[in-house]
Amino acid sequence: MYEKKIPKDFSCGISITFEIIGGKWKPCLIDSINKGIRRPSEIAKKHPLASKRVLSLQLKELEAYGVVKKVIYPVLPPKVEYFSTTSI
Amino acid sequence: MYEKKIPKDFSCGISITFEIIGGKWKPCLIDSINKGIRRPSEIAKKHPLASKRVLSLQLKELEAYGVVKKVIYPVLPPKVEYFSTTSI
DNA sequence: CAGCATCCCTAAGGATACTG
DNA sequence: CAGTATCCTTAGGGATGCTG
Repeated sequence: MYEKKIPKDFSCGISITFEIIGGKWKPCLIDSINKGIRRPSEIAKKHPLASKRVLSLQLKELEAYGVVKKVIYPVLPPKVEYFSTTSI
Repeated sequence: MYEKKIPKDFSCGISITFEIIGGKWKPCLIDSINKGIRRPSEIAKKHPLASKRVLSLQLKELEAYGVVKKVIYPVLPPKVEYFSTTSI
């Protein structure tokens, strides 16, 4: 039992917005990146309460939806930067 | 163990918006009420996949934050209507 | 009709350790 | 430094039945 998983309802536009930028840390991540905090270590420092793993996951979702762009520099130690795809 | 519950971060304004209108059905409820679907039974009919209990809970939260106003008519059988507090 | 009480499940999120 | 793997917790949400 309990096999029924009610699908999300996207009949209302706001729900789609929530799908894209909803999540415990996503709004804050968007905000931080917009303010020029680009590197994962800096982002983690700005959100000391969030675990690295979750920040990573949420950044990945933002990237998947095209909200942010991820730039990987082929250097050692690794360097990554996230950029907003939107100019405000 | 696992006593640590990381509190929600409201340092970013969007997070506050999510607190108010976030939730699986809240955006759709706001939309429906705005469109004139006011009575719980009608709302339930419009969202056949959602359970009465959850719709009730989410309406209560919307009411608590002042997003909708609840009007109870002292009649039998009971009659209730929800109104948007915002005119668009 | 509207709402609550009860019970229960799932998935988002959290802790930790490890890799290149 | 950045990311992944593993395991675990918890609160949001779902099913059902009862009340006035």
